[in-house]
This record gives sequence, C-alpha cells and structure tokens, in this order.
Amino acid sequence: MSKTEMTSKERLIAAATEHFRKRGYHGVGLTEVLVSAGVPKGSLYHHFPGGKADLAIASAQSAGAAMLGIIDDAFRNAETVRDGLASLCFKIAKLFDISEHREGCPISAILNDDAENTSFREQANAIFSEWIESLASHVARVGEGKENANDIAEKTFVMLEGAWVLSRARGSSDPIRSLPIWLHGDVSRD
Amino acid sequence: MSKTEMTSKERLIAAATEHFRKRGYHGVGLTEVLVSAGVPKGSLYHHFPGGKADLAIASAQSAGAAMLGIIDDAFRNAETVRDGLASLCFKIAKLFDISEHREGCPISAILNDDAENTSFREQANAIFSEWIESLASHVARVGEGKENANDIAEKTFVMLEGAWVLSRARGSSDPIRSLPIWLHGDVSRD
Amino acid sequence: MSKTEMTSKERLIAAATEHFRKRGYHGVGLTEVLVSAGVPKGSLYHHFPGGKADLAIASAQSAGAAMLGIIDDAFRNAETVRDGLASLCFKIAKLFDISEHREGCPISAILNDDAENTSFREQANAIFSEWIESLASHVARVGEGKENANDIAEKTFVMLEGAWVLSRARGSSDPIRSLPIWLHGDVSRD
Amino acid sequence: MSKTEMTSKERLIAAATEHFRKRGYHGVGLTEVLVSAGVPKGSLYHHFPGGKADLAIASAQSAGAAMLGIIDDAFRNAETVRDGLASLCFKIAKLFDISEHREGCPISAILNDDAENTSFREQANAIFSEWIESLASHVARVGEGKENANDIAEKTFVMLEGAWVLSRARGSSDPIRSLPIWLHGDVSRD
DNA sequence: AATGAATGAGCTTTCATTCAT
DNA sequence: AATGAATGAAAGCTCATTCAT
Repeated sequence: MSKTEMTSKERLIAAATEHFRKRGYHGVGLTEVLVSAGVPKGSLYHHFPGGKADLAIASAQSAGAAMLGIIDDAFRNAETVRDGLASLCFKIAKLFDISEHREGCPISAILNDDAENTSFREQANAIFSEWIESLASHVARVGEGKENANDIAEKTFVMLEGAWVLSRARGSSDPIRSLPIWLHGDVSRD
Repeated sequence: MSKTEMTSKERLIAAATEHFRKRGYHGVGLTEVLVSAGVPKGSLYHHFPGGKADLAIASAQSAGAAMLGIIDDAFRNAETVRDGLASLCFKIAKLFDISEHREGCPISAILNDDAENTSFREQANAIFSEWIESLASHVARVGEGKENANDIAEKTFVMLEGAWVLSRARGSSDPIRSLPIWLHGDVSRD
Repeated sequence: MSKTEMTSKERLIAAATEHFRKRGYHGVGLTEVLVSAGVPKGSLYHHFPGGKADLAIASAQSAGAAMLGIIDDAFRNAETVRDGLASLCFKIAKLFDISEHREGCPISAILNDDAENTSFREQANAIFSEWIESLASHVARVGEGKENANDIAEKTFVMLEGAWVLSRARGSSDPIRSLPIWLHGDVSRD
Repeated sequence: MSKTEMTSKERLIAAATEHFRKRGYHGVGLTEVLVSAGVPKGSLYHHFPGGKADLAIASAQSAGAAMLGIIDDAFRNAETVRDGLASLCFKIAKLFDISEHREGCPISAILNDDAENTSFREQANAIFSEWIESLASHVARVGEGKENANDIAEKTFVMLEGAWVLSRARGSSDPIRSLPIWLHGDVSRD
C-alpha cells in the first residue's frame, strides 16, 4: 500500500511509530509527526481525541500486530523450532538494518519513556504477552510440549528485547543475528 | 553517605539517574531534577557546562560504575558461575523491587531516548562493553574457559537487558529472578 | 488606524520596532515586546516562525517602508531640492522629539547589535539602498542631474545617520534640524 | 605593548571594546570578554565594582581617548584642513578594514544599546564633544576661523558617524574613504 | 588583591492542546 | 469532518552578579 493510498489516520500511526522507535515517546514532538505524515495540525485531535497518548497507544497496537505477522511469517514454513526462531531473528535483524540501526522495540520505546503511566505499562504488557503466546503456540505446533513451549517463547522474547538494546548501542544487527546460536542449544537437540 | 553529605554535583547525578531511569532522557525536565537534588537552577551549568546532555553522560557513567560494583559483589564469594549469576540477578531484582518496579537499565534509559545522538550511543556501547568484560573476567576466574566466558557474559547481559524490559512491563521482578534458571542450563552442568 | 484595529502581527511589529529603536536588538526582551503588543507568548512563533530574528527583520522592513513614505511626503510638494530636504529633516526631527529623543535609525538599531549576522547586514544594506535610491529619484525629478542626484542622496543619507547618532547623544533634535543648512550649500545655489 | 605586558584591567578594557563595537552593549556577554582577556571570572568586580556598566564606561573612555590620538596624528603634519581630514578618514577606514568591516563607532555601540541609560548618554555626549572640540582646534590652527572651524568639525563628525553606519551595512570602507571628497568642497577652496 | 563556585532571574523557544470556522 | 490560528505553561539555557576564601 503506497503512502498516498493510506488514510490520514494510517499515515499518522505509521509516522508516529517510526519516530517513537527512534527517540522515544517524550523525545518526539507532534509537529514532526504531523509533518512526516503530511497531515494538517488540527486533524490529529479529530482522529485521536486523547491526543499524543492516544496516538502512542494506537501506534503500539499497530506495531504489536505487525510483529505478530512477522512471527507468523517466520514460522509458516518452519519445520523445526530452530528454523522458525532463526527465520524470525533474521527478519528482525533485516528490518533493524533498514532503519539504519535506529529502530528498537516499538513497544519498549513507548514504555520506557513513561513507565509511571499505568495505561502505557498495561498496554505494553498486553502486547508483550500476545507476542509470547504467539511464539509459544508456534513452538508447540512445530514440536515442543506445551510447558516447554511457553518457556522457550518467553526466553526467546527476553533475548530478543535484550539483543535489540545491545544492537542499538553497537550500531549493528549482529547481536540479533547471533541469537539463534544461543537459542539453538536449548531449543532443539535434533 | 547521607544526602546532605553529598556535594551538589553528586546529588545532581544521583537525582538525574533516578529520574532518567523512570521516564527516559526526554521525559525528564531539569527543573524536577534540580528540585530533587536541592540544587539551584544556575548551578547545573556550573557543574555540567554542556547542560542536560552532560548531566546524562555523567549519570550514565556513574550508574555504569555502580553496576560494576554490583557485579563484583555478586561474584566476590561465588564459587561457581551459577552462584555468581544467581547472586547478581537476585541483587538486581531486589533493587528493581525497591524502585517500585520502575527503574530499568540506566544506560538503556538514556540510549533509548536519543539513539540518533552519536555521543550517547557510543557512551552506552562503552559502558555495556565494560559490564560484559567484567562479567567475562569473573566467569573465567571462577571456572570457565576464556572464549566460553565471553559468550556466557554476553548472553547474561542480553538476557538481563531483556528481563529488565519485561519486568517493567509486568510490574514484577519475576522475569529477572527467573534468569538464573535459564542461564544455568548453559552455564554449568556440574 | 487605532491599536485595537491592528492584527496581532501588526501590533507585534509596531511594538518591536519601538523597543528595538530604543535599546537595540539584544537589549530588548521578547517578553516586553509581547506585553506592549498585548499578544500572548505562544503567538509570536505562529506569526514569526524564525523567532526574534524574524521579528527583527519584519520590523526593519516595516520601518524601512515607513521611511520611504516619509521621503515621499517630504518631496511631494517640494519645488526645489532644498525644500524637499528641509522638509524631510524637519519631519524626522519631529518624530525624534515625539519619541523623547530616544528613537534613532530603526535599521541601524538592529544592524548595530549584530553586525556579524550576515542576514541582518544584508537586510540593512538593502533597505539603506532603497532609501538612497528614493532620495536620488526625488532629487533628480526636482531638478538635479542624475549623477549629481545620486551623490546628493548618499550624502544626505550619511548626514542623516550621523545626525541621528549625535541627536541621541545630545538628547536634542538640533543636529537633525541643522542638516538643511549644511546640505544647502552643496545642493542648490539658486 | 604586547598583550601579556598589559595589566588585567587593561586587557579587560581592550577585550570589552572590541566586543562591544561588534555586537553592542547588550549583545556581549561578560563571559566572552573575560575569556578574550584571559582574566578570571571573579576579577572583574575587583577592577570594576560597578560591573558591566562600569566596564563599558571605561571602555568608552579608553576608545574616546584613542580617537583623540588618531585625530592628533592625522593633523600633526597636515598643512591644510583638507590634508588633515583626508588623513583622518584614511586612518579610520584602515582600522575599519582591519576589523573586517565589523567595528563601527565604539561610543555609538554602547550608546545605541541603552539610550535610556542617562549615564551612558551623558558619557557618550561628553566624548563626542571632546572629539568635535579637538577637530575644531586643529581646523582653526591650520587655517579656518574659529566659528567656521566649529562648523566644519561638527559636520565632519556627523559625516564620519553616518559613514561608519553605511560602511558597516555595505561591508566596505568605501563610504568612509569617500568622505574627504564631500568635505573638501565645503572645507577649503584653495 | 584575587578568585572560582554558586545563584536565581530572565532569556528564547517548543510544547501539546483548544478553538472558531 | 476537517482545519490553521491561537495559547500559556514549561522547556533548556545564559545572564550579571555575589560570596567565601
């Protein structure tokens, strides 16, 4: 879908996500989001009555859903857990490189900036849980037992978040790309 | 050292670290840091000519050094890698609980908010490297081979960063407290 | 046009011009301009995105245009160069008295305070050139040859600027009022 | 006298004069003056108890005296009024060029920025009067009658001040260098 | 006599938001 | 439904000055 085919609301969310990922919730001014989205100033409160916070929640939900899609893609043709996780890390690393090593976890970017905001925290927690559940169901489907699957999913999530942080600091996707090696040892022994 | 015994500069750094960890670099106003530190407005630029960015760097360095101290403490009486890592995670979890589940990684709090700021990124990378090197040297000393030690150290770091994120989202130190179980499987089989 | 009939932008320019002429660009705080204009703080950047510098340029342009009007008025009914210049000096002296001997050349007030600012310098130069050209065309029309007219115009300008400085130092419009005598000797011998 | 041979007070005055001439009284911060002078912060109020205003007055007086010296030099070997004025304009133009077309009249730079400050205005007036008196006495000595001499002196002063303004706007010493032509026609007919 | 630390008022500017149309 | 003008609180920062030594 080209940028001009998107609605104002969609363009707003897309622009907001990109900016928040790079400089956090408080580090981004609404003006720059509006300019990037090519949306007039007054329109924001039409689409998002709650203002910046509303936009951030919508942006987090959108990014959360996008990640679920990436996870599904990664596991679609995977025959082993190892394959699925390797494919997932590879996809995320590629997106990270495309962003010129600037875009970390989109949820963490918002959460991190306002951990005292209960609504943000709960939203982040819900989205993280969805990711972990999705991972667990894929892992279980491909071969691991249910309990073990949950453990692998959560471990994968934690490592991915940590690798995102380290990759940003290093300005390199290597930490993300290395994850499958660590995950492999525990994940499958076939 | 009581708060009144600390110099203005020290109080400034301590207050800044606490605030930055909770709401990120851009989410914190200098006024609130100044009030917390009990330091008049004009003094900030006497101690930190570069202003907010200078203060953030100093705060990151201070927090980075503090973490090195925590790592040393954790491994001081450890006889196995497993003991050291367990002690480390326990200490960090306790501090996280004391902060009422709000203070994540102090370095990530600054990095995350301004990843386009090269100076911040390089500083974060340098401090993360110090942590990993310190971990590696402790692990090597307690029993693992050099190469393996580096791997364990980096894996520990990545998991800790990820667990910090998840713990903040969940409002619970459980993810941090669970780390030793994951780490143990790889770390030692004795 | 009464003050209440003017738009915010016009009131801003009028207030800025008055203040800048009295205490120079750097000597004037935006707060006092805003108060004088009866305009809220945030509005300034709506009308002048470039801030103080933008306002100063607009103020200089407005004052420059006003001076062109004064020159036209002075020469409208003049039959000789002498009459026109005498009328011009008289008008400027009167305005200077009305300002209680405080408002010198509006362009010089901005230029003087930031001669290292290329944009200010070029703007000042352009406006000064307009004044001189206008003077020259009036002088030529009333009777002098083209080349001579340019010379008279520039000489008049230089003397007026100098007289403004001396008048301010003396707290008297006498230096401005005396100009026609000096100018007369060269200007016409009829 | 080299810079290192000057006393702190002298270096302070020299640095202040240079800065004030370029950006006016309010456009100059004491810190930059202190740095230029290589004088520690606390010393300023030792030498100038009245602070910035005191320093500005001292700077104006020093610059005023320097100009008297330049006038004397210009007329020392002059046999006609024309020669003296031509030499004076040439010297000033040269200094203006050396400053890269940035330093206008040192007195005007301070006066202009605070015309509401009575003390500054009176000081400026006193110094300007000294210049004019000095010019008049030189003119009288070389040949003109007393009354005529005063007139020539004041006219010269007014033109010089105006030419300084125009030269700054144009970024060229030409207006100052052209003065003798205008002055000549009236000044001498020998 | 000389100094660097300390100070708070004030600076210009940006912010998220509201409102009239 | 959609918009650009308007708003004032708060942002980070600089200022001339004072003070303890």
